[in-house]
Amino acid sequence: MFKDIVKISDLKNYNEKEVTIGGWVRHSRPSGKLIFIVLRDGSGLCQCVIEKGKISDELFEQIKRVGAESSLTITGMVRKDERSVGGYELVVSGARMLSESVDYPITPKSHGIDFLLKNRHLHLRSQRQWCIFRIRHTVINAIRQFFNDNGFTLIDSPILTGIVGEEAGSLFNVDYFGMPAFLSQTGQLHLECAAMSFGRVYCFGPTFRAEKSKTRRHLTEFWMVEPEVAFIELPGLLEIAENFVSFIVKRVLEDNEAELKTLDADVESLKKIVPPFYRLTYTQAHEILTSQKTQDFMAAQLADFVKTKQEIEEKIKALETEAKGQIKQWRQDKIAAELIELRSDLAEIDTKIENNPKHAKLASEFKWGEDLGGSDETIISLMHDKPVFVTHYPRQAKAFYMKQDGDNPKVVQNFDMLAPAGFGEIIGGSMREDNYDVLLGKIKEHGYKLENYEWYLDLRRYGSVPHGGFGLGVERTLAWLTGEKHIRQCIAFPRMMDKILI
RNA sequence: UCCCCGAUAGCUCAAUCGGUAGAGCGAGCGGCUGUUAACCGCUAGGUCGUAGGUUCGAGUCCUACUCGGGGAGCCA
Repeated sequence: MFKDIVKISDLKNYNEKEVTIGGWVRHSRPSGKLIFIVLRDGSGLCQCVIEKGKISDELFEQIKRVGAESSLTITGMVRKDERSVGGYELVVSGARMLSESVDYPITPKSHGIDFLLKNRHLHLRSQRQWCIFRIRHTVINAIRQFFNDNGFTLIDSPILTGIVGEEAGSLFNVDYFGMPAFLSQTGQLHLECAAMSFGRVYCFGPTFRAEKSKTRRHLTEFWMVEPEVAFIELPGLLEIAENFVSFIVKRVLEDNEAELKTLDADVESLKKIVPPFYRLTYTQAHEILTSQKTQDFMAAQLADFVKTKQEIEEKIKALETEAKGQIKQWRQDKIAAELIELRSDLAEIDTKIENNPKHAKLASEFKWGEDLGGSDETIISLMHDKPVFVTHYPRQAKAFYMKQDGDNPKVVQNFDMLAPAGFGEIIGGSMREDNYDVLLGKIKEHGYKLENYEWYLDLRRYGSVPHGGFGLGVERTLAWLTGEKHIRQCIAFPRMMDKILI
């Protein structure tokens, strides 16, 4: 019955021909004897123009009052029209209602994050979400393509595991037939085994962290891709990482130009994402953060915020004065709507003004030896127009398996990659300790049970080689690319601290 | 675990010093042959998160609780 249905994205091949499309009503604008319906079918949007007289009066009346998200098939002549979204529209000659939708909860106006999350099953149909998930599809394909084309073998690491990668305490416990087990928070340790067999490997799947973090950068379940490479040193690893990220960005720019535009993403900035990226050592980052330059940077940022705030306040005042005067009702209504927007902007800028001095203080008081904080990463990231590698962190701030630096035993050979524009960390990685005695010492130093790590030490007993790898967070990468503020919008069904809806 | 903010119509938000509960969107009815989150007119829609307190009078002030948002720590 539906075998002749044409996809909206294919309409360009049917200009001046009659076709039938099937989809859901995004919105409709009845205008007397004319109805405009924008239909979405998953491949794109198409405006359908229905004139009274061209279809039965009964159907015309039914379609005239059709609710958002009603499903129907529409038949008509494809016509190129610049005025229409997507460039083509349908001059309707027939239609068939499949299912009428009444009182669809998500309206064309703005909604709060809580409401949208409760309606996640419906929110996925919205334009912004559709664009983000088209881009997610490209990103995931690009990830697989990059590794497959560069000599990597895919090894699926287990989701149920008995071993711990990072420090414990952020693991989901599972009752495994009465035995303790965890949901995997990294595939790294398993991949190290595989790297000694295949040389270059990667794993890609969901990962689980029971961190009690309520921020826009955290999920308890997220997707991470982790390459692991034998016979490599830190500079080589950084090169792979920057080529990898540049490749993803290039593919998204090629395949999702329209989606990026709809999302109002910063395409020009993305075009700058080509190797080489900036490289800073942790010690250099420390110097920058505690320097006068950073204080000046933060002060300039604050001045910007204050100026923006004044502009918003002046606008609000002007509108409020106007609203008190003798003016038409329609103008009153417009002003009310504008005021709501402006007050929301004002609240946002107030938060920024409040946080700025705190972040400046945190940066100035940053002590060598501490881990880089979220706000510190944001500052460094804002100061650069391309991603920044921060390498060689203090040993005490990092995990036991990271390789100690030969020149400076106080630091390890690790790196974080910070995305530009203030988004922060999207990659964390390191060289792994490949010296048996040093690794044994680290395990003891951390007080871990030796018997749990005998297998890991075996990798150093039998033909150890320098090796390393990193993990890239898919949702964080997407949030950066799309300009989406919250990574919860970058996974179909987000799992957050204390909240699983469906 | 800690800090800050919030909860008013289906949704997003107003309500000045404590004094009659408002707007837009959405819904319903009517109008309009080129609309782009259309526009114009009319209608319906409320236990102001919960419990207590202060007061002649509380959406507004105080206390506790519940739920939500953002951030710190930690991280992708």
